[in-house]
Amino acid sequence: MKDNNDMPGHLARRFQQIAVAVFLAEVEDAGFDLTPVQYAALATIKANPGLDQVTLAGLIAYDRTTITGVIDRLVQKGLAERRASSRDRRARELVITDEGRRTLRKITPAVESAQRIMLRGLSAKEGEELMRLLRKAIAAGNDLSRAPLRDIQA
Amino acid sequence: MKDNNDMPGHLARRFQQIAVAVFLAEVEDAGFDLTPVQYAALATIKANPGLDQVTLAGLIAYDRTTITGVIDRLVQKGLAERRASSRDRRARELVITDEGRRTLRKITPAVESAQRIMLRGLSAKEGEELMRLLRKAIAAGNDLSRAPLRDIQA
DNA sequence: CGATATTGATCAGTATGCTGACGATCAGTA
DNA sequence: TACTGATCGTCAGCATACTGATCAATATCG
Repeated sequence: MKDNNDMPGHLARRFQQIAVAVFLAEVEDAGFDLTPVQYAALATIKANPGLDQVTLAGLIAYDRTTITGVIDRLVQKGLAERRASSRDRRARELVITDEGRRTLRKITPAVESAQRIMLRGLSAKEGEELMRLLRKAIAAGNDLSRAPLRDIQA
Repeated sequence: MKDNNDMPGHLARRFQQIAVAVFLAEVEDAGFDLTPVQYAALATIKANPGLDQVTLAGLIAYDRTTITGVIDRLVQKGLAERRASSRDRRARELVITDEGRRTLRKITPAVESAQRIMLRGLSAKEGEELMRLLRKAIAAGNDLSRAPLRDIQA
C-alpha cells in the first residue's frame, strides 16, 4: 500500500491544516478574531468596493453558498456591509466599514508573519519554488472544483 | 496589498480544495461513496488492525474529536467495526470488515488516478519536488496544529 | 493504598465547504 | 411582449475540523 506521504492529496490536507492553525494563532496573538477565509473576503472587498457576492466568490475561489455565511459573520462583526444593488435587485453590493479597514491594517503584520511561519522549514528559495509549483498545479486543476477562481470581466 | 497568489496559505487552501474535488469525482465514477478522510482512516485501520481511535488520529493527523464522526460513518456503511478493548475499557479497537477490505481493493485505482489528476499540470519531476517541499514544510510545522502526526510507539 | 493527574472517547458549539434545491430577478429571443 | 433560460442569493442537509468541556477509566506518585 502506498504511504500517506506519497499522496499529494494527503500532503495538501496536512499543509492546509497547519496553515490554518498558524494563521489563527498569529491573528489571535495580535488580539483579533478572524479566520483565513474571513480575512481573504474582507481584503478582497476592500480592493473591489461594491462587488457582489458571486464576483467575490470567483475572486477567491469560494463556493457561492459558503460566501453567505462568511459575509454574515463579517457583517455581524461590523467589518463589512451588505447593500441592495441599484442595478440588479437580486444582487447585494459589499463594502468594507471603517472598522473593517482599521482591522485589516492592524492585522496585516500577523497575517504576514503567519505566511512566514508556515514555510519556516524551507529556505527562501524553496518557499518560492513551493509556491510556484502550487500555482501551476492549481491553474491546471482550477475547473475541477465547484468553486474555480474567476477574474472580473470588464 | 499582497496578492492572494503570493500567500502560501491561500495556495494551500486552493490546492486542497481541488484535491478533494478530484478525489470525490474519481471515487464516484468508480461507483463508490467515500471521502478522502474516510479512505485514509479505512486504509490505516486495515494496516493496523485493532488500533484505538487516538492512535489512528495520530497516524493520519486528525483531531481526535473529528475521528468520532468519521468512524461513525465507516461503521454505518459496514466498512469498519468498533470493539471494546479488553486491555483498556476506555478504548475502542477498530477493525476493518470484509466489505471494507473489498471496497479498499476496488477503490484503489480511482484513488491513484486522483493523485495523478491533481498533479496533471506538473511534470513528473515537478510533482516529486512539490511533494518533497510539502513534506519538508509539514515536518517543520507538525506541532503547530492541534492534530500533529504521531508515530506508533512500541 | 489513596489522591492526583492523565488519557480515551464523546459532546456541544462554531466555521468552512460541498450538493442540490428554491424563489426572485434579469437577459435574450421568438 | 411573452417565454425561456440563466443568474443571484439563500436554504437544508451533510462532512470535515476546531475549541473546550465532560465522563469513565487508567497511571502515577507520595
